[in-house]
Amino acid sequence: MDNMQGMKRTCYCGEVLEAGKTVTVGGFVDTVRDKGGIIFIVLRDRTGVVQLTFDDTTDRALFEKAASCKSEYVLLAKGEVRERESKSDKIATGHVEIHVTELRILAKAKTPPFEITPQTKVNEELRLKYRYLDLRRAPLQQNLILRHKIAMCARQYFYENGFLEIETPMMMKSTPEGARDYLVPSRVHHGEFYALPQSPQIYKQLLMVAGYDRYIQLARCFRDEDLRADRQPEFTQIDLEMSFVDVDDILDITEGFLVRLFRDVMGKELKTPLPRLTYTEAMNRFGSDKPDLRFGMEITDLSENVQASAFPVFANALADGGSVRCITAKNAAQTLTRKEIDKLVEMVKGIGAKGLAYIRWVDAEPSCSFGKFLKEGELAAICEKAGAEQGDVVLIVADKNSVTLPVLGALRNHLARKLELIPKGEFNFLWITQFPFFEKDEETGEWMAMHHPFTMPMDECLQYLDTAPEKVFAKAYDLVLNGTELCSGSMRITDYELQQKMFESLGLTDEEIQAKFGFLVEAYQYGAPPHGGLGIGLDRLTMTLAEAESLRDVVAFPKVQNARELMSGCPSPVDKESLDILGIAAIAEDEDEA
RNA sequence: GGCCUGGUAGUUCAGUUGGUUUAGAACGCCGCCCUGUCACGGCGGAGGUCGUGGGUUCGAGCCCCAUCCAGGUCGCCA
Repeated sequence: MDNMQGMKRTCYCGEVLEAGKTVTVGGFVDTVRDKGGIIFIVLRDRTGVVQLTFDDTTDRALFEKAASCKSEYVLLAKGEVRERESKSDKIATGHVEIHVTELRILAKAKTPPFEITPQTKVNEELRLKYRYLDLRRAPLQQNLILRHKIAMCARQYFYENGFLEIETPMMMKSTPEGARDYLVPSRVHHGEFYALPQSPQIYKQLLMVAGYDRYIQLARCFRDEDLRADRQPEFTQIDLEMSFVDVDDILDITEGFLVRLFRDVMGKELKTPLPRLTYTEAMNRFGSDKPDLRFGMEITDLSENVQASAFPVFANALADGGSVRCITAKNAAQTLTRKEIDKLVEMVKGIGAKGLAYIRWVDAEPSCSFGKFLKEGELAAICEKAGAEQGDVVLIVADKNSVTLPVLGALRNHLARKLELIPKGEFNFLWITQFPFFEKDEETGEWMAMHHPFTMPMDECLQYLDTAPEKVFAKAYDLVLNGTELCSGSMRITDYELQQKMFESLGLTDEEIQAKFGFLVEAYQYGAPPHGGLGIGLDRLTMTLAEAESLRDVVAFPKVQNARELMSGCPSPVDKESLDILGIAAIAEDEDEA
């Protein structure tokens, strides 16, 4: 094995573009093509690849050394950059090669468990186990580099706009509401625990009370909940909070960041102001509080058109105060066969609907799953309202609004994928505003806060706090990009008495308030400027901009569905002594179930 | 926790209603050959407790049960 003594890397592989210079590059062996009398080695680093060449003018010992190189060996190679005899237009450095005069093998490598190529079909489980090898692949490197650029752009933009970056604690008081906390035991205080932050929410509000006025942090957050493709147990937020502002100020400065981000990082112009929809409007039109606006297929309310319908499903839904709504899939009649529609029926049943009525208009006359219940002209009226023509499929859900809307929303997303309605390379942002303040727990019938309890109700809704919870909307807003919730924020309550009242209407007793938020409530009695903020999910933002399928593609060392990290295998048991120090009892072998 | 999908050489997959006792292919790997390759090419070779444990059967990669692992999704994510 060689060392680097007397040799220094002068440039990255991807930077070798100009013939005539002598350069030294370092990297991993991508491929070796040994033709017998001439050897080509493709060397890879994070910037790209370059071809090293050894031929009959090469020193014999050096030639033998090149012949001994295998995949993933780490090399340092010095030589003259030459124009190639036969060029390749597939790679950036395809017109040049390095005619090597000095070669160091800095490390040998075992044959990797999978081929390290840009496009791979290899099982993700294996790739995650050898994450450091998977991360050598260009697409992942590009994603992490993109992530870095986004983070850098965020810092620059917010610094320039007067924000201070302030770190908040990673070990904090557990407030057992909402998501489950990760708990951290304490050696000095047996039986007591810190919690890892689900977000820096409370601390950043206290920073406003403390007068720091504009705060930003790239904050790590932790939630002990089940994972999804777009959800990791630890994630990063571009977290900010501002004083002496109202909702519009926060949306404006965030839009400014996005404009800057798109210009500097994506090389695209982003038109502002971004569209804004109220929660109610978004639900009614798209069945989702995070609608994907890259395609249409909006929801139509058919309730008025089927009021006198003899179809019991419709009649019952309306009688229960629900609605009959539909989406119309244009030109989908060929794709959505009976069999395919049956699959859709199964799908919607899986998410809470009782069924799915449909109109499939293939031939001159539409055929309809509930045709026998229809009166003269009823079908035509429904089709007209739904905007359906020959070749289309209308999918109808009749139920409570809390079922029809989300089900159609899910169906809308599903169909857009299936019918390939989603254009590539488009970024459709929108704000969702005026979220309901409370939501009703279906089981208990109690009103629960939809957001954290510090969220400010809209000024004109304050009068309904005691009398009509359903009429109270919050100064809360989400930023949605291509159907992904990117960020969430709100104005905070700064008035002590109002805060007290909010806690009460959420059913918290004085003792509970004191135990959970006593320090915060007290802080607000010492004078707090109006303030609000939001947190932008850096992982999700990167994922969407990279057009990646999963957060795992934009996180260096992600966790899998059961929150395990496959490379190190954590979490892992610790020995009894470690537990004793922390005052924690070991779980008995047969107590796993408990 | 529920539901769905998957698990066969190092990797990606094929494997017929259960039926040649040597479970195939491609890529990768190993050896030899090749002076312009770039998905290099040619010749040869090694490599498998078919996720694991039971069961049914004369016979199981294939059927049944359990279990583990991974993915998706619902619950959950104030």
